[in-house]
Amino acid sequence: MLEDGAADRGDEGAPPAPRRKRPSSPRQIEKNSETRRRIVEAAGKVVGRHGYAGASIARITAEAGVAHGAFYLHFANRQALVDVLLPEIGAGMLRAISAAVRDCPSLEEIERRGLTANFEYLARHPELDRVMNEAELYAPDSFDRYVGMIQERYRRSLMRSRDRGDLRPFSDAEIATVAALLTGARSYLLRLYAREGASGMKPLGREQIEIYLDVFLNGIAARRA
Amino acid sequence: MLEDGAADRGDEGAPPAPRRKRPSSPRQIEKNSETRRRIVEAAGKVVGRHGYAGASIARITAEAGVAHGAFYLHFANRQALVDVLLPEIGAGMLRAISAAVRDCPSLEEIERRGLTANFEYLARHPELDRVMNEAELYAPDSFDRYVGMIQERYRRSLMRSRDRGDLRPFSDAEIATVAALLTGARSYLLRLYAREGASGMKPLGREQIEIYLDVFLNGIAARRA
Amino acid sequence: MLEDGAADRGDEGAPPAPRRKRPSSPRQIEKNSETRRRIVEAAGKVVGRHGYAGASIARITAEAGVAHGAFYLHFANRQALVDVLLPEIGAGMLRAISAAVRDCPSLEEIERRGLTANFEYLARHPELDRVMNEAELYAPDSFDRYVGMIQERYRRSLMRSRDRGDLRPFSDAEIATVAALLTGARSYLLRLYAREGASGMKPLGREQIEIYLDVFLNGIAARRA
Amino acid sequence: MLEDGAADRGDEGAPPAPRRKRPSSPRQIEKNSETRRRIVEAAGKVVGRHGYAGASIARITAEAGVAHGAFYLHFANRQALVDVLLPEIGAGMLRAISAAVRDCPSLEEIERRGLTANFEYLARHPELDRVMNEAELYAPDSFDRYVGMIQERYRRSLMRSRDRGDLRPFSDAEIATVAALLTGARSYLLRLYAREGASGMKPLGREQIEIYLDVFLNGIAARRA
DNA sequence: AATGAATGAGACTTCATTCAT
DNA sequence: CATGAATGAAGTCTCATTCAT
Repeated sequence: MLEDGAADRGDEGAPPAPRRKRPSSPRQIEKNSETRRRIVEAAGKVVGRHGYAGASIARITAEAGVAHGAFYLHFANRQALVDVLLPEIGAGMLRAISAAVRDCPSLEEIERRGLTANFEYLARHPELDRVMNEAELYAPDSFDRYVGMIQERYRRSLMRSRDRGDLRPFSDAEIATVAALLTGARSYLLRLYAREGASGMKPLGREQIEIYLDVFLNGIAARRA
Repeated sequence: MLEDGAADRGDEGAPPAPRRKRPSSPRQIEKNSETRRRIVEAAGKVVGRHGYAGASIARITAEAGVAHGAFYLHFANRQALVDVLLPEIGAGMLRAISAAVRDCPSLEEIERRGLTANFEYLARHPELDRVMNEAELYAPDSFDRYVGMIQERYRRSLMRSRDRGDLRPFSDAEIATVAALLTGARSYLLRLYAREGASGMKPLGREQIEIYLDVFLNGIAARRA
Repeated sequence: MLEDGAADRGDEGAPPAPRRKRPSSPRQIEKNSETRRRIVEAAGKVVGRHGYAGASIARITAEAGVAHGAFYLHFANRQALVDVLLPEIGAGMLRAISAAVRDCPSLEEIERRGLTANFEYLARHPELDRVMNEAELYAPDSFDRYVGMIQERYRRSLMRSRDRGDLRPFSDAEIATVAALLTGARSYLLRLYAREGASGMKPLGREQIEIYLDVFLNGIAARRA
Repeated sequence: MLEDGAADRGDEGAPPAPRRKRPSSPRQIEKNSETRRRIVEAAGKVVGRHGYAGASIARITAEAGVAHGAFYLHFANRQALVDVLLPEIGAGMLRAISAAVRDCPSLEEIERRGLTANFEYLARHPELDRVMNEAELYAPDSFDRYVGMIQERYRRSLMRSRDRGDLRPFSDAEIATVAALLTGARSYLLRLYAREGASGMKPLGREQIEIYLDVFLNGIAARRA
């Protein structure tokens, strides 16, 4: 299969299949059925195991324990599921990180706890690494939105830190770039450690976290008198 | 041949074609013919346009202007080409960066020139971004080797800077992690630059480079008295 | 789909799906639908016309009047059909011969009626000759099983004849070899019959059957004095 | 590969390629060059190892140590080689058997020595079994001619035996059928034993030879009273 | 809503044959 | 005569999607 749609970025993009249904009612695809939930969950597992490329409708529906055809009662096509996978599967991680850093007093503590929470969530949901990572390729829009959200939260957190006096007095525009740098370095670190063990992720080394903090904090932290 | 201007961007000096005469093995192909070169080049373009997933043999050979079957005269199978794509397409970039930072006096200047050369090379070879990025998925071994090389060069460069006194006195082990952080942040920046508008960020400009330098230098540079 | 190994990262360890079991496994197909029957029947005809080598999936499904892809709903791959062809197509002939020789009083009559029934069945199902003959090459296991069955039936029949006093008092072991000799000579005769004019022999007639019986029953050596 | 041509017996038989060449001289394909000999010999080995279906021109020429294209200087096409393989490779066996039975005094001795010589030749030329066996499928004309020759020699030998008084007084027509029966039973026996060991053919059991002789010379019917 | 057989486009790969050198 | 790169038709198999039940 040529894996068009999402995979073809700068392409002529032949529209693959015309959508047409009775406009009356039953095409407003049920958003909350139990079956739909099972399909999404199964898709997460299958992508974790075989990647998006190996996540055929057949495999997903088999994993979900529903009929092959049932898929199309809940998603317009394969890409529709792919587009929804990262947001729905990844939402929990965002919540976990938010919870971990809530009411954190200092920038340093925010970074330390956030990174740790991030890593622990990935260790408990091994499929998420692959779902996130390959999403950049197979669901670029969702990926951008997801990463954008992470960066935006970061940005706001950094602004609060700045206003609290924990951060050097960057301008608002500069803070956006700083957030991007932090996000990049962090995702790189996470990727490094997520890959190592393949199955049983080994906990991110404490040393690496400290170096990360040291490098960034001593770079961006305000020098108190 | 379907070469469309973009191909002849006076880059690789195209040595005519060394005829290899040795009794070539029937399966483990390693030839160096002009046709092979055209296939690799075409594959780069096709991956740039359609991604690895959309880079079918048919598309690649059509782009290269050779018969479908000719492909298998030069590569044992599709994966063999995929494995070779990043090293062969990406070699030029490494050379360009090396050349740019050679004989650079200071850490700051190394970073600035290296990053700039990196940008400029990507701008001149737009397909490389996608070739590199998706290689992580489609040719993980090649990707690891390639990224490993980059990181290693980085590491050695940082050690020289340290010995020169430009860098804080990190231990050797710490420097490896610092190199990883820098590589991650940098590749993230580059990615943002290559994909216009992703995450709502403007294309990378001078400001972002300066912030990158500022953040890292003030974090890792030695504080001279 | 491209799905080429590289995309499956941490897989083979985890049990991906229910191992091949009875209950409607997704891959080990054993269905009994009307379509499956049509495919097998069509395959018989196509092999009769073009041989196994010329029996492409395309030809078979066209002959069966189903879509190309439908084939793989009923057989895991081409060889799975090939393996099943002789047993399924040839079962009828075995039944016909068995019926013909049932309750036959004498060895001579068994041989005569069995051979005749054999001929007649082949004449009514012209494709079977080729299906059987080429099976030795394209489905050796099925062929061995099929021929083994024939020989075994033969052996048992000969033993009954011996016990009845119609046969010379061969040992059990000798009877196995005798069964092989008879099977060989017989299949050779049939082959000659099925292929008009091969080796310049006329189609098998009553005379040849009688000579076959005569030679085997009485031997060829002259009885001296 | 669909391997049509020879494999399609009762088919529409599209003539695959018109032969036309400068009628002057150089198309009278050289029949005696050293290269040609090497190709035929290599083809025998390759067929022995991989069967006709696996005997690609590439493999054959590689085994022969000549260029791929050289093949077509000696054979009009693949089928032309296939057609020539059995006669050229199998000629030696016919000679060996003839020599073994020459000047044999009795029918019994002829059969015994012939069968033994036959078997021994096959044991020394392991590829011949497959070349002969698959020839029925891939070069039916050559196969018929070859088997016809064997049968014809047999027929003449049997007639001499008859005239010598060793054989029952069959008519000439009957003797042809007897020759066919003997050939069939014999080839079946040989096949049985050629297959068993795969590599190191175990010598045809003396017992089997004796039973073969006994059955044919004396028949299988009990002699009443 | 659910089922699962059917469809058919499209992917990879092989190989007999040709042809410029 | 020899060489071996190039050609392109044909084959097997996969899978997103549809549809009758």
